[in-house]
Amino acid sequence: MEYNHKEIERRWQKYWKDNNTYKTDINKYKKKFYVLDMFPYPSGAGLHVGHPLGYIASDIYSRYKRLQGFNVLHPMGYDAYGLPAEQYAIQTGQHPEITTVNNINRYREQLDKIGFCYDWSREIKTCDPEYYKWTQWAFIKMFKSYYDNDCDKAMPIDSLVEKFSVSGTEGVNAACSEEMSFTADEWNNMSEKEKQSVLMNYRISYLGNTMVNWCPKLGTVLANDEVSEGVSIRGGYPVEQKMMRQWCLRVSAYAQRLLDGLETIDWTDALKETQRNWIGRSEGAEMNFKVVGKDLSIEIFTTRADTIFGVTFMVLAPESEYVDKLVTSGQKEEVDKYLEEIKHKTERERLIDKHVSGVFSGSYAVNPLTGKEIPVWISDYVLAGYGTGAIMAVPAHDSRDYAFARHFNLPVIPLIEGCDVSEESFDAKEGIMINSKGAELDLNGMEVKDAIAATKKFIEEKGIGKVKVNYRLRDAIFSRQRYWGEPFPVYYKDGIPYTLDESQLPLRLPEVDKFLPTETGEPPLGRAKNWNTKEGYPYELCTMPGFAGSSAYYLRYMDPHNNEALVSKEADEYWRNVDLYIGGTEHATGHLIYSRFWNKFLYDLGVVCEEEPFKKLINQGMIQGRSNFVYRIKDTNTFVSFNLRKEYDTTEIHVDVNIVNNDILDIDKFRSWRPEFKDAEFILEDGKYVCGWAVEKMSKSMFNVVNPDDIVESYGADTLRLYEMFLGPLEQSKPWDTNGIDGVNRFIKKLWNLFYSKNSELCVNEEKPSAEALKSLHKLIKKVTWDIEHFSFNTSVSAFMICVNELTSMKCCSKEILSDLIILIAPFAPHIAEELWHASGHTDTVCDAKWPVCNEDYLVESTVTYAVSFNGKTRFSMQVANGTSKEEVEKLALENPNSSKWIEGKSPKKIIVVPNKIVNIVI
RNA sequence: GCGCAUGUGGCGUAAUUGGUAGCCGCGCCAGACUUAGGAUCUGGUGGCGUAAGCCGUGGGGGUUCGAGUCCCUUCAUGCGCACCA
Repeated sequence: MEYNHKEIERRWQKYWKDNNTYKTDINKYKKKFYVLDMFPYPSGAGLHVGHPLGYIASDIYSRYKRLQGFNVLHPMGYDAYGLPAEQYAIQTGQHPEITTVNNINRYREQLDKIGFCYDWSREIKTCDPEYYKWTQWAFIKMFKSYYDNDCDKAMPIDSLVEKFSVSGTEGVNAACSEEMSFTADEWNNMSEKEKQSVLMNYRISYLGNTMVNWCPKLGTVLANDEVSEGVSIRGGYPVEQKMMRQWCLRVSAYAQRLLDGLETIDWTDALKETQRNWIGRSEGAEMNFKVVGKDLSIEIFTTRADTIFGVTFMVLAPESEYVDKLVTSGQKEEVDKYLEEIKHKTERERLIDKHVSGVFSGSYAVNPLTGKEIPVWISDYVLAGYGTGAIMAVPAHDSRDYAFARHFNLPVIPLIEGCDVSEESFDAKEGIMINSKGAELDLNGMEVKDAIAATKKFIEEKGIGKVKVNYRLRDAIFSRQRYWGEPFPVYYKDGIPYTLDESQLPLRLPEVDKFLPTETGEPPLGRAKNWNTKEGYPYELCTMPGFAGSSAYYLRYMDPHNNEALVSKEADEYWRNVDLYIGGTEHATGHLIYSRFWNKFLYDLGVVCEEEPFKKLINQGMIQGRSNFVYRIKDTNTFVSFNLRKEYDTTEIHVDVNIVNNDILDIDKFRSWRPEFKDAEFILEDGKYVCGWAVEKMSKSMFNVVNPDDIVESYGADTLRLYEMFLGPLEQSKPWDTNGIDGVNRFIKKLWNLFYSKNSELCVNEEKPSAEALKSLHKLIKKVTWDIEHFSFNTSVSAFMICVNELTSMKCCSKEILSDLIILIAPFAPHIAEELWHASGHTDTVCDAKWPVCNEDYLVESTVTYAVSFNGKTRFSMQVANGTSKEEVEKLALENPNSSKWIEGKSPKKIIVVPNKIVNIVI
């Protein structure tokens, strides 16, 4: 029998489907293992060869765990809401649902060809009302909760209302947008509207006025992780800052828990570090500076409390609420001019424009330690969104303050012994303090870190300020002025937002005539007819952002058809959380933060039993494209081969990699590729046209997209799977290069030929395996088991090749050996494994086999290496039979021809046995 | 600027973690077979040298009997954060 990948793969894919081989159910007698891929956004371009990399890895791991007897949950679904489908809808008028369904079908077709062991009965789509019902449900739960800092968890908002009505804000320690203070009487006398507005300050999902990233081109608001360097990640359009009333999630309340949780999970240090940076914890102090002549003080945040004696001025962010209160009539005109200037700059322009700008407010504040009066300035180098939006400036020890002070000629007081601040500031947090003696506090002679502690202690005691931890992490902005997303389960009554009752979910996305904003500038849902409650109250017009649907999808897979709950107690307590999560690193500060937040919230509610959703996370590398080029001689239709191109004046042109093989151009295919090349002429080298190449992003415009379907068609899914793993370490980014695939394909054929002799007869027999064959097999068992546990799949493929070569050359046909070999290969190449498993007489499927265990006895080496050293220097190494006695080794060492060179008649004193291989003989 | 990775043949990589550097594959060279094919099989392939041998894991230094692996330093590349007080 010849190896026919098409027939084999078709047969087994059908078998698995017909027999529900990969359907998973709760089985209390088996240990669970949950393997998850980051579900894809089904784009119109379909899958390219880079997408399945992580899926193949997770598939191998799932199959391996299953063979080890675990009950493996391995589901797949689609992150179906998103901008591209909507943009396409705007351009073509086609409903995004149609586009999405088409794309999903295409993805499914492509995925099926690769032979994954997904339990498709658990498939979910985020745009499915039965799914987004639970996204809306979680939103309502957040609306009805507040974060209690004392219990350090989310609590029902009703219990906060209770506290307010009994004792006002007294004793309340809750996460909020702004600190509030009122008595029980004041609360009880508030109108419904006032009460609601107070509660909004505490809700975990809340409507708030925030500075948002507004993208005029996309007509929507974007989250911080959707913006990079002042432009939108999707589309690259400019983004500006705008004050808007938006739905937000109080992620910041969870900052410390999100940080602490990182210690308990098995992620890479790089990824944890990225999240730590994003959360951006900094310990410092808040301090109050009294304003001269006003009953007002400015609150600032600093991590350098020790530098208080060097404060020579203060700076407010232009958006700071202190600005209005502090600008004097004499300075008003100038300040307004400056604020106007700033307003017209986008964040991007602010970033690019590094030159120092600012304006004096006219007011002065008092340094609480020195009693000196210092001017208060306004400048855009201070950010409104961080800390309190106001700073104390210490030009001697902060480079930004320094630049500002030099520009406006403000004084600079050095505070650290021996530092030179004539040219630049001294920012390092080290050295001995000077110039830091006040009436009540003397820091002189202290180390910086002691001075920080001393100052903090002092200001707390004196009531000047308090120790405070600040986070960079901001609340997530949750509204999008878009059509293709989850509708908010919210309606407005007298302008106050209320959530729907849980029994009214899902609130379905309504139909609209166009997917554009309304003429009055409202979001597309403003076009929906009768978009209001039965009582006639209007619904919220914004929809939820992309990360809403992906924040708890891993929970839904546990119990995807449950109408009563997001996930049942039983399913949650069995599957608990994801044991292995594989996906790209691009979600580090988006999805992976939001999911952890969402999960912690549900944990606080008692809905889920694990605080962290993803125990272990592997980031697979990106597969880049490998582009090919041809070189056209300028103003001609003649193309010159790569190595001769320097002799001519040429233009480099991308050529479709699918008509190039091993960098050799298929000239006929090239001529028929595009009409303008029909009559192309070629200058060849050695009768071939050699193309140039480069590593670039895989994209249509570079003509370097390789479709997995084509690889499956010509080599088979098993070869594709093995080759993707063989390409290099999973975590590393690497270019796709189809050139090497023949080697892997040859291996598959060699494996086949181990079972079928040249005359196509099955040659598996019941003979007892030789010691040699057993050694080869058990070496492989040990290696592959170790490799899979360590996600080193590329080296496993090499190990398979070695073993198959060894077994081939010893003409091993023992069923005992070959059966174990198939089980080992099955996770990597499931189709051929299944085929050979059956061909060699097994009646069950290879998926239900048992992973073999290595017997170390077969691996004992016949020889051992000894290193012989003398006076601490290694002189030579030698090999002796395993089990040779110490005395024998000494004798052999002395008899070794090399020994005469250095021994000089001395005899060995002792032998040092080092673990593993090496024995040192000290003479 | 701060932080995190990574540097090994012509190329992708390996070295079970401090023990013979370059496994496996691509490519290349030679040979076999052949109804000449982009098929299959066998052997070779780090560099220099006729050879014995010498040199080799970005560079420099160190620890060690022994370093690709550990430490210091420096360079290069990639990624993340970035006027965060």
